[in-house]
Amino acid sequence: MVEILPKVTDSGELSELEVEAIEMFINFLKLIGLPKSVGEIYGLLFVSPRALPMDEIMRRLDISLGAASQGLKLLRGLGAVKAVYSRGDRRDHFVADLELSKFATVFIKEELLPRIERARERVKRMEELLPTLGAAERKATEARIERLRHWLDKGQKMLPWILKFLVR
Amino acid sequence: MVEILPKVTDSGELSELEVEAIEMFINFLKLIGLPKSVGEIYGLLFVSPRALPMDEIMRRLDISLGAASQGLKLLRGLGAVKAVYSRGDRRDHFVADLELSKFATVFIKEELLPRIERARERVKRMEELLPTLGAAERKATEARIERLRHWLDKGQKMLPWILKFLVR
DNA sequence: CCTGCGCTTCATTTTTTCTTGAAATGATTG
DNA sequence: CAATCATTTCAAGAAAAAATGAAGCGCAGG
Repeated sequence: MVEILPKVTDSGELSELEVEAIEMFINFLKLIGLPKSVGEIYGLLFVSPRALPMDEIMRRLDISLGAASQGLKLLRGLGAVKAVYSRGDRRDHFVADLELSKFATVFIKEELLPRIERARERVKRMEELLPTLGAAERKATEARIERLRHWLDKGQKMLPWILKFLVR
Repeated sequence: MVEILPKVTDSGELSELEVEAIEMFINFLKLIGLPKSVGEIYGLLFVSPRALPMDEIMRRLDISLGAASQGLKLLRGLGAVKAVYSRGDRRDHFVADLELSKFATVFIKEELLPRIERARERVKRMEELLPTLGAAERKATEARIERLRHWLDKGQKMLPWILKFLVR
């Protein structure tokens, strides 16, 4: 069993092209609250023409075992990365799902919508509390709460439309 | 030596209504990368029927001088808060601008659009680098970069529309 | 002018978030 | 099944972000 495994194009360095992709995804994913290591992993996989095993990801990006494992787990959870079978290799190999809309979609569904829902409850509670205010204060505050509700409505109307646009 | 803990000088309680508003804004503003103290300040001002001076904001929220000053500065910068003159009082007084769309607008204009612009440059650079790849790799990578560009286009087309919707 | 107030700034501390690496788990294979 | 390899998990450490509070600036009012 002395079969030499296909020597992978230098398993240490990153090409300039890869660096561009990685930095780009670090920036975008940071925007939706994902740590740098996750952006790195996705960026590398995005430009990689072949599936990469975790240990190669670690080596190329110079990140720890834990970061690689957790990052891949998270990305799999988002549906942004999937594991593919690699015949004759015990290791999982990972490929990026190229459907970038997933990030936006997940963000909207898991971050934005729940917050809007929670905010609605708060607005309701605030309205219940209005009678505890003096008459003058009440009037002013009532108007503000009304505006808040109006805004939540607007947001909630808008989001399904955005989702549709994204997926299309 | 058992010592009585310093009695917290609750020199300004928050009403339940205020707490609801504050927590709500902490949550939303965190989403666009603003620190907790900024959410607190805006939340308090949003439900306050009168303009508040900085020292009162500090006391009510129990935050430091620095946090209050910096938070107000930031919010003023976003156009989410403005200082109003208060006759016979040396202190500035602050009111919330109720136009909530400002947060989304600023976020899109100052975070999203610049990143998209920067990403375009990277895509361009990546295309310049394509010839450094072997033929097989090049073909696969080319397709991915194309998809990236397609996505940036989609995003950039969508955002002005969202802005219009928000402002309306 | 001087004084004291309101505010800003920023070095330091605190808190939060991310990363690391070693130990535990699971899974394949000889 | 033993042995090894791949992966997950998690406690501890490192890094990043936010909050603190004291120093200092500018200015209104005496």
